[in-house]
Amino acid sequence: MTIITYDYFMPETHAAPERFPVTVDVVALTVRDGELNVLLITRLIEPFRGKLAFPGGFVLAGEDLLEAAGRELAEETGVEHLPGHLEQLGSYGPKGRDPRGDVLTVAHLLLAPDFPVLSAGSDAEQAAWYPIRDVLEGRLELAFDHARILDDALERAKSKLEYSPLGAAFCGEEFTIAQLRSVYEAVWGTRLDPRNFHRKATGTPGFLEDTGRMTTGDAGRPAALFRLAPDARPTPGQPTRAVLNPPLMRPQAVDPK
Amino acid sequence: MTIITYDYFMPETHAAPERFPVTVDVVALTVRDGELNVLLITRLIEPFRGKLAFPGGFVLAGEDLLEAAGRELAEETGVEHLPGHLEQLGSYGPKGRDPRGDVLTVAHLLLAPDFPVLSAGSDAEQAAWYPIRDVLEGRLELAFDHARILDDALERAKSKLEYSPLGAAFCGEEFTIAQLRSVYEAVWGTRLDPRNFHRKATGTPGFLEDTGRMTTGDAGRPAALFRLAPDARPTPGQPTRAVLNPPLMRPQAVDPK
DNA sequence: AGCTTTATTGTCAACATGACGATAATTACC
DNA sequence: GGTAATTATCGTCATGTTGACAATAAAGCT
Repeated sequence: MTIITYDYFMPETHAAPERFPVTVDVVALTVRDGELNVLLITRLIEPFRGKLAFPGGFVLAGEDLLEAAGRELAEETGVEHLPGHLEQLGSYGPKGRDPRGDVLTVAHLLLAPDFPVLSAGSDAEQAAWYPIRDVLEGRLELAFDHARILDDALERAKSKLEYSPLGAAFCGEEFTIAQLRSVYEAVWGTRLDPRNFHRKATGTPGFLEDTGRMTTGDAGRPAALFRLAPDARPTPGQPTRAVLNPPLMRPQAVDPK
Repeated sequence: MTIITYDYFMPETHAAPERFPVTVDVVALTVRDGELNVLLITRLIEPFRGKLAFPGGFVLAGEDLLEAAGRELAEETGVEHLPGHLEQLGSYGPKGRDPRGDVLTVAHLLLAPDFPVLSAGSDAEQAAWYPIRDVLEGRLELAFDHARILDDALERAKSKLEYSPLGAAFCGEEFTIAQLRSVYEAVWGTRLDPRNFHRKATGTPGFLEDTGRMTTGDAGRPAALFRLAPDARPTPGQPTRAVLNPPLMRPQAVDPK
């Protein structure tokens, strides 16, 4: 049996290595009025003209993936400094994603507090927030394989909330327990018991930090303002290590005997 | 303010989209003699000649990523049908990974039972299993950014065991609870209490299925043989949905009132 | 002042977990 | 062949966590 070994740039390789156009796409999620929303642009050109798509574009020479994703998002929203947490989601392709040819795309996930996107002129691809529900229930159609990527993004977001402190990435710097809870409710599509949620959120070591400040002006009793504890703060791009998980099967040390 | 929008293949874009060589790498993990091992090839050419690297190679035209990863792994190990579970890990680059130029690589993770790799002639890049410990403790050096990728792979593998039934991917079709436990111990680098592990593994609904068969010939009392329950079986390539997790904060429905 | 609203604390039963004792069913050894 | 060693499996118990829900606190509203 012959073993064929390919190697980067190896002259012996049968042909020059294939090169692919590489794009980054960003699935930006936020919670508005208790509903999960996603940032989409309206395509002005074919293919999928008039359909909605994630902000994104080509990776440029000398750029890394996360860098490119941040740049594209900033460009297409007109927002200079992105709030929230950006991380890589996964890569798709290159086969059969684009009618014009093979394109590899590296999808990213942004979990962010609600931020306003710039209203561009009518000749630009307008970015705007759309309720996820409208996409899932078929009232809005996405271009390319973006519906599938959105599914993966939602799955990722849901499990992030389960095992990491990243729910707080949807909130601003300071937030109340109720605001945090509404994030969980929106992402999971469930209602949570406010009392048990409060107990768990405040009772998890290394998760929240009381700022000492309170809300004022809202209806009802004022709420304490919290922020993420230093250890729980995400490093942008880094897969966040879960801080607060009672996992399935825990590394449970035992006397070596 | 001007908004610059890039678009795939858009003629108005400043220049033709950059194209990158795209490779797939496979971090193949297995457990041998209670120790976590990784499959590596010895590089025969520069750069990093003599250093160890993951099996991998270029994505070919018309191929999807997972497909390419499986093909490369099969070619470089001489193994026709790969056992275990293969999934995408993440993408790295393209900047500064290879002294010869920008290369994007999509790393994959294989969790597999121990399988023999083909011994090739001395002119081929020989694939072999190496104890992870030797890499982590610096006795073996990896090429490119593979040390960093290995770190990410280990992190992923560890959390897969916590939240998914994928520990069983390291075992064969049928296995004993003790074999499964030794997987957890090897990946996590801890000892687990056999009695509590047994209780948890057999007591988790939708995880294991008793085959009715037993081991024979080994020392000690014969053990019951289990296999993964149908629902827990991974779909290759798909991020496995956790079946057995007591998560941090669980979607806990509450009367809508 | 009293009602409404939201936040927060507390209680309790059911369940899960970690530590570890006891027993069962084999092979290994003399 | 009997006893020891080995491994698997079941059981117990104290402690911790969870889900359900009552009660209290502190604001705004009328």
